[in-house]
Amino acid sequence: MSKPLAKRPRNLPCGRPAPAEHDAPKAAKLEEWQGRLRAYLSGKGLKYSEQRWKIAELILSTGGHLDAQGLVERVKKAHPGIGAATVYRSIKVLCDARILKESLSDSQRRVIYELFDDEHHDHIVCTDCGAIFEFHSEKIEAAQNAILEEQQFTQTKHRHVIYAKCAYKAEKRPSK
Amino acid sequence: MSKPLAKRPRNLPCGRPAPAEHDAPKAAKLEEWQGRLRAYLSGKGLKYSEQRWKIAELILSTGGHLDAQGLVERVKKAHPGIGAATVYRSIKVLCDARILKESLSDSQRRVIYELFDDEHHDHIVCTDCGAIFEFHSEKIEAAQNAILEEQQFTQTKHRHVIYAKCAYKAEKRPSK
DNA sequence: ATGAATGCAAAGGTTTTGCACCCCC
DNA sequence: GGGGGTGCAAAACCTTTGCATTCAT
Repeated sequence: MSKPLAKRPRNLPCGRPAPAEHDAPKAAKLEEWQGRLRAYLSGKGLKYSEQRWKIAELILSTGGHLDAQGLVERVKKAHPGIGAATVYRSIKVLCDARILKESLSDSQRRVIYELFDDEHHDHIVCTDCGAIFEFHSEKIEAAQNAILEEQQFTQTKHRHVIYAKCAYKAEKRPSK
Repeated sequence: MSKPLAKRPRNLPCGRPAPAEHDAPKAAKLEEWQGRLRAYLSGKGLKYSEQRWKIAELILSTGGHLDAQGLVERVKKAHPGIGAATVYRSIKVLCDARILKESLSDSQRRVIYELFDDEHHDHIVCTDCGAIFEFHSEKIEAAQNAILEEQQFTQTKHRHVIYAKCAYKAEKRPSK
């Protein structure tokens, strides 16, 4: 019915604000992504740059699920030379290059970006710890399509986010 | 399967940025809402004010589906004396009073508010004209719940937005 | 009267933009 | 060499906050 959720972050005391690291970055995959970036850029008459790749690499290494601001901070930490403006500009390029994609709005009302992958999935966000899980349901997709067809809409995309509490109960939220 | 969509805005040349007016404000209903507001306020030891009601009235008259900024602008136009801060503060009060509710993030990444109603529904946003339609599908709700149960999540709420083009084809988008 | 609400303006936070300089193709 | 890219700082935006004043109860 639904494909298994992404692995839950282990050892995550429910209460941490920004978990949801995916699998480790496969070194092999990295070249593939870099190739994709280079191809996109040259195809568009744009230029490859160290910065763009470093930013992409950082995103890839976290597995996605970052907001722009979070990315700016990580970049600043890892590569102090790179400015915030470049990060914002790169996000757009990486989205166009289909390396990143806009994903969901978190409860803090920010857009979250994640790795582009061709498989579609939706999200469950834990309202206790902020962890982001993925789900996919053919049943839901089918029902959606039926509605759209019935109403003569042409779907372009959708965003389906469920806010829920995960079973591993929050012991206590950090007082803030 | 799905309840009929809200009526489509009539005479809407697909291409206008901010349509989605609901049904006309029923004069009768207005009093009911005002009553609800007064009840909520006095119940909380808060005070009724002209401004709060004027803002609520404006929202009611549009049928919802407004973002904060849009509301500020409308208020400024209709009641130049009311400041933006008051609008923002009122939005919170009106949400607490269950007159308004936070609804969906539009493509411009802002939170949209709509009238509070007890029936749950989700949204279809036309990517051509920006019109917002509503839908509800028991099938989807059921599938959602099944997934959550299977994965031991406790749902709190969800946000399901489909971006699509409505059948009434855009003749032409305003050039910018 | 008295605590709450308002308006204004200032502060905050995030994202975009202008511009001089730099670098990839 | 040239057009795109980058960094920095300023500008834009949206939202929140502080404070003196006004208002509802």
